[in-house]
Amino acid sequence: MIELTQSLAMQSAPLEPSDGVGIAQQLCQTLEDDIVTGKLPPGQRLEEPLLAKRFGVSRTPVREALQLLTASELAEKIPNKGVYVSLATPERLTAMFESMAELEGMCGRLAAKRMTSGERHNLDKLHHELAETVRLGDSDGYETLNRAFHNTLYRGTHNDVLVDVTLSVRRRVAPFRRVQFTSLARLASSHAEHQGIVDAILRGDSKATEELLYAHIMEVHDISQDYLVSLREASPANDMPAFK
Amino acid sequence: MIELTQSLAMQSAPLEPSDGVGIAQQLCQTLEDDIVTGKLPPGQRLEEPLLAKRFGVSRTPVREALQLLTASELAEKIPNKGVYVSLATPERLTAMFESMAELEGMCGRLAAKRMTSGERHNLDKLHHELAETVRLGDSDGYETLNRAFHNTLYRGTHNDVLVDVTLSVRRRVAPFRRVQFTSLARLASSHAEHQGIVDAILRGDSKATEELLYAHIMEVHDISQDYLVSLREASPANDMPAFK
DNA sequence: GGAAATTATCGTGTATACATCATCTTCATA
DNA sequence: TATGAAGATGATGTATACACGATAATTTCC
Repeated sequence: MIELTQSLAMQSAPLEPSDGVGIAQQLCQTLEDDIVTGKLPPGQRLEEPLLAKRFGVSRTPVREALQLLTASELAEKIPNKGVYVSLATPERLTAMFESMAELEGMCGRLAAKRMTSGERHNLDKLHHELAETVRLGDSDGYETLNRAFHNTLYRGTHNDVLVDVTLSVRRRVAPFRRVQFTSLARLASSHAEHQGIVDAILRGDSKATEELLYAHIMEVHDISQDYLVSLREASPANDMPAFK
Repeated sequence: MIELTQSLAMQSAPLEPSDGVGIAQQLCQTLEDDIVTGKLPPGQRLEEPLLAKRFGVSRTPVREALQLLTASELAEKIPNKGVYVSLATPERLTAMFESMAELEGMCGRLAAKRMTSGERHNLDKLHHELAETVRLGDSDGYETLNRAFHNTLYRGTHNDVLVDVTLSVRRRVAPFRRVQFTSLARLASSHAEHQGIVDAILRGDSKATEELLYAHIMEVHDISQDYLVSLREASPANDMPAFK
């Protein structure tokens, strides 16, 4: 609880609008990272004055950043009550995972048909690099490469809208999905599942790719569900009035 | 061009924050309606001072509304250059329709398995009400009921996240999809396609439902593509600097 | 007369000030 | 002591003011 308050109140490096992008976008990115990595846990309240002071800016860009977070469903806004990091119900988490599995399967099916030989080679290369992180037990490295692996799959559909939609759902589940990478055993089994997926794509088997990807996502459902329950038991949200 | 300028500059009924919802949300809803109905055509610039004056509010809620529109991809923001109603490229429109078809098919497949008998009955009832609007040539009524028809399908998945995702894509294609309803012949053929879909759902045939819905959406692709081309030929966007 | 540069104008990005609403504290009363 | 109402406190919602950047018009120079 203490470090949470600090993570909100602590002064950070002052953001400058001198970059090619506005302050709000930088703020949004920072907050999103903090949410995904768990520094800002689900249920955490995000107060404008605190954030403004922390980043040394006015409330205006802070409000804009919070609205961006709310639009991507990473945060939830309650009128006249403030913004909170989204805390899913178990039912909603299940719905998110099913959606994610369906979308990944869909992307895989299309990608298996449409990827260029260069793209397929790239995917295979990432798969081998992932093997190395598993051998080293480098969960951070695995997470990064795993994201690249799946992104390559999405882009293999050659459909930007589908990529956008899939990524938007992926971002929403990210805070709960992330815990799987803390288990080295899960890293290994995840990579084993990737093997089948890569094989299916390389031989252009769209049906197998779809089914394997669906199962691959659903594998993570149970472990994330447990994590969510533990989160909800001891969460700032418990002190909240009428927060879901 | 004149009426476009008017639609932006004309004074409207002053919005009040007295409602249960904020001004920004009302503004966003109004602008969204104007975009979907074509009053604000793709490519149209949305200037904050003009909108603020038109609705008798300050720039703050206007900015918030524009950001909401941007988040739902109905508008596009170019830093230091303003916000414009989204004008898709033909390639992007194709991508949107493929995504929409995939999502509708997915929803239909799940709904065919999961809908309660009450929900199935509701869908059938809407289908019969749609028949009446076709008989009367009531394209506005058809559009309204058609939306309800598809919404019922989405909700039949019993997955709120999937419903959200599908609706978000649906909103994005709405401005281009709408033209089909101006043709009475299309109304009739659309309704005929619905017949097959309803039949498939009533007998719980998930595979047939998926395929029919995919085809149902793709039917509209060509006619919307033509509309988009005509839009891009004579559009305010042509006067724009570096607008896609 | 045409092209480049300078200035003028206007919109966006940010900051600050004011209004409104929710919550917590406090004190009076049953 | 418990309860409830009134005030205090602080956050959100909105409006206004200023700074920066982009575009357009005008002027100046070739």
